[in-house]
Amino acid sequence: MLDRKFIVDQVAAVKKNCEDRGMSADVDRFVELDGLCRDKLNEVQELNRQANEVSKSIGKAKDDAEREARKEEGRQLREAKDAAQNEHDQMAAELLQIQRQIPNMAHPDAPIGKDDKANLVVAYGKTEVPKFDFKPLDHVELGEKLDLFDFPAGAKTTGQGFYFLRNEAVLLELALQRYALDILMAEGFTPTTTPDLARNDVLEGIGFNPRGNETQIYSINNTDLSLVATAEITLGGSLAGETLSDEQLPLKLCGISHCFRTEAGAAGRATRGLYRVHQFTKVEMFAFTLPEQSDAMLMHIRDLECRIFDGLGIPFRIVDTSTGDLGAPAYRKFDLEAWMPGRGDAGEYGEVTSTSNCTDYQARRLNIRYKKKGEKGTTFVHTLNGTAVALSRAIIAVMENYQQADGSILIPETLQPYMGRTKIG
RNA sequence: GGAUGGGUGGCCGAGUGGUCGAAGGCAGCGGUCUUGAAAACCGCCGUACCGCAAGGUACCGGGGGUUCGAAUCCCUCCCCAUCCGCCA
Repeated sequence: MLDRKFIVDQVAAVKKNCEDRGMSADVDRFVELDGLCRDKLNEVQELNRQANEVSKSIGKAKDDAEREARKEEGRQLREAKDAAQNEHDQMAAELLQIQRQIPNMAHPDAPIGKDDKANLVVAYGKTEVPKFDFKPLDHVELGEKLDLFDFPAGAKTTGQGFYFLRNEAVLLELALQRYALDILMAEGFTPTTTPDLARNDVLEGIGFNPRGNETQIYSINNTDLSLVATAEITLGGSLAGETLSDEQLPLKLCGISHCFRTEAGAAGRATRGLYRVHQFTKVEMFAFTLPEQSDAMLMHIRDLECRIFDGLGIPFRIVDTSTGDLGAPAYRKFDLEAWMPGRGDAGEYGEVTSTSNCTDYQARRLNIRYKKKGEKGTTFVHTLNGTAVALSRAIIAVMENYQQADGSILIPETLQPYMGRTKIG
């Protein structure tokens, strides 16, 4: 969420930003209530001060009569304070509710537009889109021929949108993970495996909403836990409530987790095969930085995503996400879209990674701060996240781009050492 | 699941009704000394909020209660650790 003072000081900018992002929040009400709430806080504090004074004077009372009189005075002051406090708390709760609905400010260079049609292609990867002298298959058909997936079994045991990987698809998934991990470790990311469940308040701190009809989140009955939609949730939450030293930053982590998404409302939208599934595995990057480091860190993470896909020899483009398509916590977001020859009539780009600079939006909700050596006070850190490899979609990209006329699939050179073979089929 | 022990400032750790925002230590900052550094010694040193400031208010896991007054007493919830049982 945004800083209270910032909202009040920059009402016009905050409202414009809500509009650009197609989100609604009652900013005017927030500003009005903020003033009232502050006045009430002052009243509470004044009553408290008086009550404290009375309390202190009781020990010094010269006789019982005066002591009793002072006690009574104290009682009344506390009562008045409690009443004022209640009013204040009510206003504060409403304020927080509005404050949480206000999205992060967007980067001034982020394209303005109401949905993904306004996204801007800003660059392409090193690999050319492949030209086939045969009709390329999609990953579902390839997988069927090579016995790499079992969708019916996934549907039977669990439901539509679940799947089994089989044979070389398993090796490919593991190889991709290890390939990405090696690149990230060399760049100073601490490799971690993370819980696949997280507390709901952590989900909310990161910006997910675990409840409601529209939720993308599976929750565990009779607990306050949900299945994570990404390791971003647990990696970001891992430092909730902590105050770091500025010397620790930037802090770079990568985490491997399963990701669970209900995909509510997404039925029928490009759902074939592995593209949109309810469970997949992902290697995620996460960084905690000083405010002045986050712009550069976003580019660093973006570069790593490019390196990973360039290294795989997969064609892709980079998209600068428009304001209307940014999630509430994101200040700026870049997606990598890989070329998928089997998609659509003659191939299409499909999103494979996404990296966001969330500035201090998540940190403020999760209360993650840093302290500068020798300086007074604390400041919220900036948080960033980015996909290293979403395995389900990376598998699609590898299979479809590396398919051969005979239906076999070559393994990208960089993966061969991890895979222990050069082709499938 | 059972049994115990715990949750206090950046960290460790005292503190069982007022004079406690909290001893002591570590870390940090400033200084003395030193050619410089280390050591030693002296001083400063929690966070958030309100306020131009002076200053004030709150915070000792969360919530509630007792009291004029709670880190301290009571209730309740949460979390953590260790051991036992079960188990990959």
